Amino acid sequence: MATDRFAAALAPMDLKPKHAGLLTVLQRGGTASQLDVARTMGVAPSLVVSLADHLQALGAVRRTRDPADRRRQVLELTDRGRELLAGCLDAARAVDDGLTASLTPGELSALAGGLAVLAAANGLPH
Amino acid sequence: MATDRFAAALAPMDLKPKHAGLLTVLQRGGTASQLDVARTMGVAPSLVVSLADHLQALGAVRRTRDPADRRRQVLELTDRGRELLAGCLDAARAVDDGLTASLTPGELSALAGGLAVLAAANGLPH
DNA sequence: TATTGTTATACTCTATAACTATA
DNA sequence: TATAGTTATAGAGTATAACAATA
Repeated sequence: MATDRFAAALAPMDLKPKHAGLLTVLQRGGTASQLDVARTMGVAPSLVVSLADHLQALGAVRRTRDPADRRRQVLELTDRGRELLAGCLDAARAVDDGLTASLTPGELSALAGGLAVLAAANGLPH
Repeated sequence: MATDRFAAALAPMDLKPKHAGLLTVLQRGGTASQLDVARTMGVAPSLVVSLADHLQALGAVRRTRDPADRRRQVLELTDRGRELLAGCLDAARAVDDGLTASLTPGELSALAGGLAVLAAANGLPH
């Protein structure tokens, strides 16, 4: 349910959840080659190609050949990419808020705490 | 991650998560027409056909024409279906236990409590 | 020869649409 | 004419395999 609602909230920006994931990786890592991104996201390199194609078409990322190793396409967020990422975060917060509206503040922080422990213990970013 | 691990744990029984879902619906409801099951599971009726085909081939469900309305195929768990469902529950518990091994008992019960509230508030079985 | 990125292809999951039998 | 089930088809999402450029 969370993923479906998140996807629906991103659609007006012409983005899908995986695009938001790629933007997040770039924000955290500064720049990264496409293969780095694929490893970080746990997806096939060929998928990063199409995600990056789309984000580049939207003006959200810059693709630059690494002069030191011309096989590498280095990805970097643009200002527009940072704007879109902010929109993704807003969408995520709205979905979370809607989904958890039934929880008391105490239940919510206990849930968030438990999930953070799970993420850390299972090697996920948190 | 949970879904992937659950699917892997079911594979030796020649089942997928949706099959476990269908078996669970039948256990809870006793018997049900395929259309009932589709509505309960929130999937297309055509998907229930293939799920039921597979479960019937495994001997897990019985399909009987409703004599009162011969359009309806009534689904019912067999003994073998109950055995397989028990195996699914074992698999689910094993995945859950592995995934949450890093939580203290207090964190675990707080997490479970929070998720139960979420499920109830969002119309999911719990 | 190995690696990065790309393209072509295929597979999984599931829905929609068309069809059959029954009501 | 409407409904339950079935079959045929299509679409989304993503992986694998083949290929090109560079190392």
